[in-house]
Amino acid sequence: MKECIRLLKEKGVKITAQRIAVFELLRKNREHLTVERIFEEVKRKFPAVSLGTIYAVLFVLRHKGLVSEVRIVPDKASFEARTDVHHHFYCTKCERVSDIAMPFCQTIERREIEGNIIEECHGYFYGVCKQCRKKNA
Amino acid sequence: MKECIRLLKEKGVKITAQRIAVFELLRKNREHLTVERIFEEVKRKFPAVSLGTIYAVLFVLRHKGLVSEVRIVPDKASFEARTDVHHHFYCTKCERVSDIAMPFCQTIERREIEGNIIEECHGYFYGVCKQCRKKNA
DNA sequence: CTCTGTGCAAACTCTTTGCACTACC
DNA sequence: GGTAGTGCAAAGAGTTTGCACAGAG
Repeated sequence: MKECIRLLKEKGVKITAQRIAVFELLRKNREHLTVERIFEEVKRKFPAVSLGTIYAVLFVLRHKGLVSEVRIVPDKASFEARTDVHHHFYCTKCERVSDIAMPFCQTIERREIEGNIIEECHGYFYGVCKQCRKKNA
Repeated sequence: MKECIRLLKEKGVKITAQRIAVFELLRKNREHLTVERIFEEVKRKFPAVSLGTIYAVLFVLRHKGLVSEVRIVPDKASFEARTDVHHHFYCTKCERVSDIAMPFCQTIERREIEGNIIEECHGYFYGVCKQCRKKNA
């Protein structure tokens, strides 16, 4: 909580209860939370919060580099507090998203490919996860 | 045209004028075409075609492995006839999408990461392209 | 006190769905 | 001729927008 506020202030984000709630939720949860889920969780603490506010807060946090968006399911945004470069795996059986530790090759680490500057990159992998493989075997 | 029909038949896709039109368009164009753009182009030949049909045709072609979907712009699907593994770069200045030849590292090529089977993977890179860098310099 | 953030509801965009008609095979 | 594809229109989901009120600095 204190840490959250400190980080927000550091980035020049005006402090509000809703912003703290969203940011803290993402920092405490290791998972990737959908907007819907964030909305539900925050509502438990602030029943009057609106979905529009959740989107607004996420927009600010994202643009300040405090959270990042994961769109492995194309039309359903998720967010997470991790901002280091890493990638995602989506299991088409159990529909769970997991992190992939593996980095892209070195070219990417240099933040430049074929003369283009890379500011952001996402690796999305789709398939069947370890657990689901075992079940079917 | 002949080639398109042959490929469609090979995959057991029922031949219709609309399907040929969409598939041929994607095969002739090297670019990634948005659904909207595909709709407009096909309409030039078949003014009565409906957007719903475009989506239906793309669904079939995609599931038969004849075209692939690119969702580098989250809420706007594009399609292309290439089906080999490659990745995409989106320039935030000129909003153009280009192909990235670079493969992921070998782990990916093996089609398996951390015990998970990979059936599909997309690398999406965002930044400023070569051309736009030159302009601003 | 001022200005930005919030809550609410309506609007918007992309995509999917249902149904009657059409046309491949 | 039978079954699957098409056209049309309406519905649906996720997200954005506009405005009046509330609260942070």
